[in-house]
Amino acid sequence: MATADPERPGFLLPLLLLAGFRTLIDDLHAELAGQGHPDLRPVHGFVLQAVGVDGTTASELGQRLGVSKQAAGKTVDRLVALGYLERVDDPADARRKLVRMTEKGVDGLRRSAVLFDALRKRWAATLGEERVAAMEDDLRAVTPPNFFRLDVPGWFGG
Amino acid sequence: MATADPERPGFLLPLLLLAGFRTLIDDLHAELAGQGHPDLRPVHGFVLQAVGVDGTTASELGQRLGVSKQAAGKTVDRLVALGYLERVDDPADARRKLVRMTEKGVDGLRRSAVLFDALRKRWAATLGEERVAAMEDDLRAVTPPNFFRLDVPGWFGG
DNA sequence: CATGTTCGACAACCAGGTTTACGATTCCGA
DNA sequence: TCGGAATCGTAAACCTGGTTGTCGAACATG
Repeated sequence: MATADPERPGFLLPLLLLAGFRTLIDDLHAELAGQGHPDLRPVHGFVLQAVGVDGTTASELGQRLGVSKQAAGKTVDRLVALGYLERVDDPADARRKLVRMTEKGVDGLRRSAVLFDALRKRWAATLGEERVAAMEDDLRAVTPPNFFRLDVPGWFGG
Repeated sequence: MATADPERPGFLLPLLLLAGFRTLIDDLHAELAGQGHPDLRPVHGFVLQAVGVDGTTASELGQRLGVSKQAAGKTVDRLVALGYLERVDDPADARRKLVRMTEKGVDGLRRSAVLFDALRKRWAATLGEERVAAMEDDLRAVTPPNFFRLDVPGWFGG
């Protein structure tokens, strides 16, 4: 029950946010490993999500994820080695190399979307749908709108 | 406003949890850097918190943080180099080396506690105290109780 | 006293991030 | 049109934080 206690210390909130996040992510990847994707790490789901169905470039990916283009490029390297992404030359610009999901990448992203949805339903079964929805609304209200570059195309696109 | 929408996709929740956490942590360290602690990284606060006022050992610290004793030892090395922690021999057991906070470490931890509290009040001013308290209650309800080893002494002790 | 366990340390390695640099390509304005 | 500026991908060097494996020193116990 929510009690308005002014004595609640502030450090509980970040700790619980991190614990909630990691609980969700760890549960997801435990199930994902049993569905043919044992190599998918937590960060990879966000990367695949940011690549999107239309593909992107390493520089643009870095902007979406809020990291340097070099860091994005190295993560793309690993996901290419794992078979989740592929690089193709851009016929319109010889400097650019399009990063696209492979079939395996699409499969992994689709499965994680299904699992995330199931995990959210589990939270909703415990807390009630209204409480989960309220938590999402509240978190959205206190999060900078451009945090994960949710405004740029690619996120959840498709 | 919280609307009970069964069509809300599950992947929004982890993204918002992570964004909320990072928003809080980034805000904290931006202010902490201006108060004489520019070298404190996000993970350091949790380590100092886990060391506690009574001190601990590298092995025990690893258990509290859920990482290997080697990883805990390396992090202690860095915090010793930064002046936040110190190692002293345990007179009762020549194998053990007690890890204790220095004055600088106590100062950093005290300041972050004050800042976290202020940040929580900022959230409460935006959302209302009841909503923040409800979020904490809900997150606690869906988080494994031993996640950060909150049960062991050291966390928030003192 | 011999054996097993624990502690701290070291080495090697991996993932993910940074800054700096650079060649190749494209864009754009004088 | 052409030359400088900007962009793209890549590489190198480095840092942080994590892993596993090993090992000597120091306890604990039969």
